Amino acid sequence: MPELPEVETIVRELREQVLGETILKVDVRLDKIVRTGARKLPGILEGACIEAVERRGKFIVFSLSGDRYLVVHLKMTGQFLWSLEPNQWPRHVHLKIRFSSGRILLFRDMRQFGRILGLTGADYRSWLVEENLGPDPLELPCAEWCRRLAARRGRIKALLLNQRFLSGMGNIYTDEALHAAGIHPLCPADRLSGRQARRLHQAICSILTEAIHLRGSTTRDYVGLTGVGGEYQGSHQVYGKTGQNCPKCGRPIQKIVAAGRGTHFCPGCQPEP
DNA sequence: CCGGTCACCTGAGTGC
DNA sequence: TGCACTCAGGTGACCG
Repeated sequence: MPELPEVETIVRELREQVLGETILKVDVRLDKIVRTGARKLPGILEGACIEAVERRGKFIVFSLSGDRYLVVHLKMTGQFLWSLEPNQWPRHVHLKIRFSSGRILLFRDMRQFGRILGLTGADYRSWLVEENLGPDPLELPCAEWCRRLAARRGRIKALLLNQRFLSGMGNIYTDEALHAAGIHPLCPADRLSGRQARRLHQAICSILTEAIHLRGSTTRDYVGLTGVGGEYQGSHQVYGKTGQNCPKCGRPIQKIVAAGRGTHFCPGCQPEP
């Protein structure tokens, strides 16, 4: 479910609540979600103190004392929540972490696509190298963005979704950014003019910033740590608006498949490449 | 390097 | 009501 703004929101909420907590007990209820081995996870995490929580693209990274790391990818439907009353848990809770304060953090994931890794320092650093994540869009200077873009021949939508090119963008914000910049999703990256490339950079940054401000988009099941959804869906111009009139030019929003994903765009504002 | 398809899962919505 | 079918915020493997 979550893209950069939703993951950023969750990370900020986690940071407020779990920094300084010591992990006492880890209980894995669905082994396959732990990519580094469900059996080994408690040994890596238990006894460690949470020193930092950060976002790397769409990954959540908990840095723990003793050079240990808990890495989580929420994929489509992963979420964190605080334990409710005992025996009142929702369905699909796959991991339970009990802290020294007595609170219990749950990881829940209806579709079971989410992934969890427990790593010691050397393994964490080699994992980072393997992932080879592209730059975070909010930390990428426009000039470097333009250089990276001009070196690619793929279609712009696929490129924006490629986490090794740029980390954090997903289907919603890609469609919104391309619409704001007036660029067709199938346009080859190296055919964008300098002006288009700069407009796209600006659109991505402003849309992501505003979406973070509104705690992300809730269209189905996304909720933050407190169970509250985001508000940015009210600002969507094209995503999920098939057939509705474009707010900019009035023509009906079209939906096609690009990069294997449902793709929304305005044929008036985003002309064929 | 690039694009397309499928696989991984559960559940909501739609249409008959 | 029920059933079949499509689609969903992500990504990785595999193939041409």
